Order: sequence, then structure tokens, then C-alpha cells
Amino acid sequence: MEKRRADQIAEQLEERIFNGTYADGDRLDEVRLAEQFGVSRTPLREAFQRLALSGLLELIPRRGAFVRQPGPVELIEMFEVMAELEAVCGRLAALRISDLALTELREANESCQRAVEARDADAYYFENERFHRIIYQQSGNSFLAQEAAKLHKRLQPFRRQQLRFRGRMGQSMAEHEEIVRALETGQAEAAAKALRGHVAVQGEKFHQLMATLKSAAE
Amino acid sequence: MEKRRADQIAEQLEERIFNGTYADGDRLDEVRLAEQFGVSRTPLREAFQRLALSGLLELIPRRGAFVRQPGPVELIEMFEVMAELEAVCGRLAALRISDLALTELREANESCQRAVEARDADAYYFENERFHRIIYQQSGNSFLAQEAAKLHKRLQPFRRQQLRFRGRMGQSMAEHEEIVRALETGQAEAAAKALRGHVAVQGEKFHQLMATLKSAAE
DNA sequence: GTCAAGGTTTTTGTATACAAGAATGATGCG
DNA sequence: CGCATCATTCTTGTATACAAAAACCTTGAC
Repeated sequence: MEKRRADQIAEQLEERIFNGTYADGDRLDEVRLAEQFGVSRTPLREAFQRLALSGLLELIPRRGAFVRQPGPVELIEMFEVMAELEAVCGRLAALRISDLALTELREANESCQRAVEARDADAYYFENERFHRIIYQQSGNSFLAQEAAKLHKRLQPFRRQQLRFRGRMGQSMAEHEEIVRALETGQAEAAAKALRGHVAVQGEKFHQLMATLKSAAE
Repeated sequence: MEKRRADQIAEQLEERIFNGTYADGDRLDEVRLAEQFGVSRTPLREAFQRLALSGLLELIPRRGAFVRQPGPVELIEMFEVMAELEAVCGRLAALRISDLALTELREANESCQRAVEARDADAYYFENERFHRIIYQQSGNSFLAQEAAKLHKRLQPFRRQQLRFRGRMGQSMAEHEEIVRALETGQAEAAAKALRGHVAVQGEKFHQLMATLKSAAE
């Protein structure tokens, strides 16, 4: 399926919003972006529509498109939902996961471990996503898996910041181990609880998240 | 905030997809719809973008926009996710709900009861939505509330069909009572369980849902 | 009669043109 | 000197025009 120009633009704009090129409240100028991308305003506006639906832009009629970065409160809320979605995926996956997927899960986890030892944040980030994505899919509910993956992607830039904090990677690995054990033995509630705790933002992590926000706002 | 033409069109198309005017796989003709709505293709295409993002349309490049009604499997999956979202809302709301909201909840429930007695399906449908929406909001997590409301809306036409079945309204009312009791007494897990059960599709209800799908396909 | 190849016709995707509303700045009045 | 009002300019929203790709139809060969 070949892509439209508008799709590519949407992806690039999304990337810029995620990586902080645009700050919260920035107005995106149609004509300036259009000539920057070398297209007319039409495909650009289509891209705007998309990003607005994903919550990345706010389209105010007759005013323009404004970047909408989640604030502290919304971010906490999103992490809370993510924790619950992961918990549900885990609970279902504990009953439904295949042996093949379990093998892949352990493999992804080992890759994570190697990334931690090599202090390779990018590799950890990548393998961690694989780890979680397997659990989403093994929930046996592809709609759930899709929704979980969507939110995961949106929270990724913030998660990434969190991993910089000392000791977080190691702790995260221990949690992964616990999750794998619960899934291996089919303990649904244990898997749910482990995943919820793994993702949830609380206590010390909350302060880390606040720090993340400050650095992202600069 | 006044609306754009494109917004109104998106709403109307959404309505048509929900109420079954368009069947799964139907291709929406841009020019025909444009003259039908009395607009050009531009706002229509913007509306398409939206509906595609909500999963109601599939936009195949260079081919067109195709209506995408959820099939049996996807529908079951969506109900499963809805049940879990409601459960989470209930669990959080049990701890966070305000007295005012509890009063409103009881009020909505009484209106439901009256609708059942009057055999007024439309009224029941409306008050039931109010009942659930209060719980979403009282989760204290507006992101969660928003997501729950979004999915609720998407599933509404199917839920509506289900209520036609004999005895379902009465059973649903009993479940509402149980939910209210759990929320009143702050029993988080009980509220979660009651709401999950209330929404989940299982056993007999599954067959009803299948019947719904058949009638919707006609 | 069937199938394939090429051309014709639709239909989508993008660019441009135009219209209407919002922002901005200048000017006049208090 | 400050503020309000009006005109100008800019920006968005929509319509139209054009280009490219897909669907189709016809025609010809086997």
C-alpha cells in the first residue's frame, strides 16, 4: 500500500511534536509548512486532521492548528490508563499466551538485559517495546492490542526520559522477570498486578516525570 | 465554537454509518456525496479523514473510502475492552466519587427504572448513557473518561439492539443497583467486578449479539 | 466465444483560486 | 495620552481546476 503525500507529512509532523521541535501552544502555519514540505496546503490540512484526532493538535475553527503537548495532569492520567490497559493485556495473556510467544518474550527480555549491560538506551528502548507489544498481542484481543500500542507509542517519548534516571533500568528488568514468571505459570492476577505496577506512575517516579516535563518544556 | 461544514458532514456520515444506512464494504462516492450535501469535495474529504481515524472508514489510497463496520470478532473484542474500561472507571470511582455525583447517579438510575416501566427504550437508552457517563467522570481521570465515552458511543448502536431482548432491561437494572451499592460503600473491587459483568458479552448475550449483527447486515 | 490489450472514462490526489472571518495596525476622538 | 473604531492584511475554509492512477469498455485476435 503506497502512501499519500499527506500521510508522510502527518508522520513527520508527529515526529516533530514527539521530539519536542514544537512546544505546547505553538501554532502551525499552513503556508509556511506547505512550502517547507514542497506541497500545497491541501495535503497539509489533511495531515492536520489526523494529528488532531490523535490529540496531538487542536484545530480551532478559523484560528488554526495548535500543538497540544500533554500537561502534567494529563500525562499522569494517560500513564494510569496505560497501566490498566497493560494489566488487562497481562491478565488475558496469562491465559491465552502461546509457547512460541513465551519464547519470544524471554528472548526480548534477554535482549533488554544485554542492552542494560551495554548501557545502550536506544537498544533497551527498542527491545522494551517489543516485549510489551508481544504481551498486547497475546491478549488475544487485537482491538485491545491496537489501543494499547497506540497509547504506548504516544507515551514513548516520556518513558524514554524516565529511563535516564539511575537504577530505573535495573529495576525495570526485575519487573520484567516477574511479569514473565506470571505469564509462564498462567497466573492471571499476578501478571495483571505486575504489569500495572511496572507502568504506573507513583511516588518517586512522579517527581521524575515532573523533571521530564520541565526539560521537555525548554 | 462554531462548526465547520466539514464537521457537520463528518457527524452526519457517522450517524449514517451507525444507523446502518451504509453497509460494511460500501464505497462512499465523493462527488455524489458532495452534491448531496451541497459542498465541494474538499470538506468531504476532510470528513473522510476523521471517520477513518475513528475506524469507521477505511481509506485505501487511489481507491476510495470504504465503510468498515465491525465484524463479530471485532465487536466481541470491543465489548471486552469496554468491560475492562468500565471496570477501571468503577474501581477508581468507588474511591473518588463525590456525594453530589452519587445523588445524580441514583437519580439517573431512577429515571432508567421509570423508562423500563414505561417500556420507553429511547428514554432508557438516554438515561443509561447518563448513568455510565457519571461513572466515567467520577473516575477522576478525564483522559480515561474520554476514552471510555468514545468507545461507549461507538458501541451504542449495538447495545441498543441488545436491549430489545426480553428481560434484558430488568436484568440490567438489577446490575445498576449493584453497581450503585458498591460505589456508595466505596468497595472498589466489587464495583469493578459489577461493571465488568454488566458490560461483558458472554454466553447467551453472545448469541443475541450475533442476531443483532445479522439484522444489521440486512 | 473467450480472453487479452489498448484506449477511454472515472475517480482520486494535489494545486490553485477565491471568499469570508480574524488579527493587526492606523487614525480619530475623548 | 489612551482608547475605540474602522480599514487593511493575513489566514483559514471552500470551491474549482488539473494531473495521475485505477476502473471500464471496446475491439481484435485466437
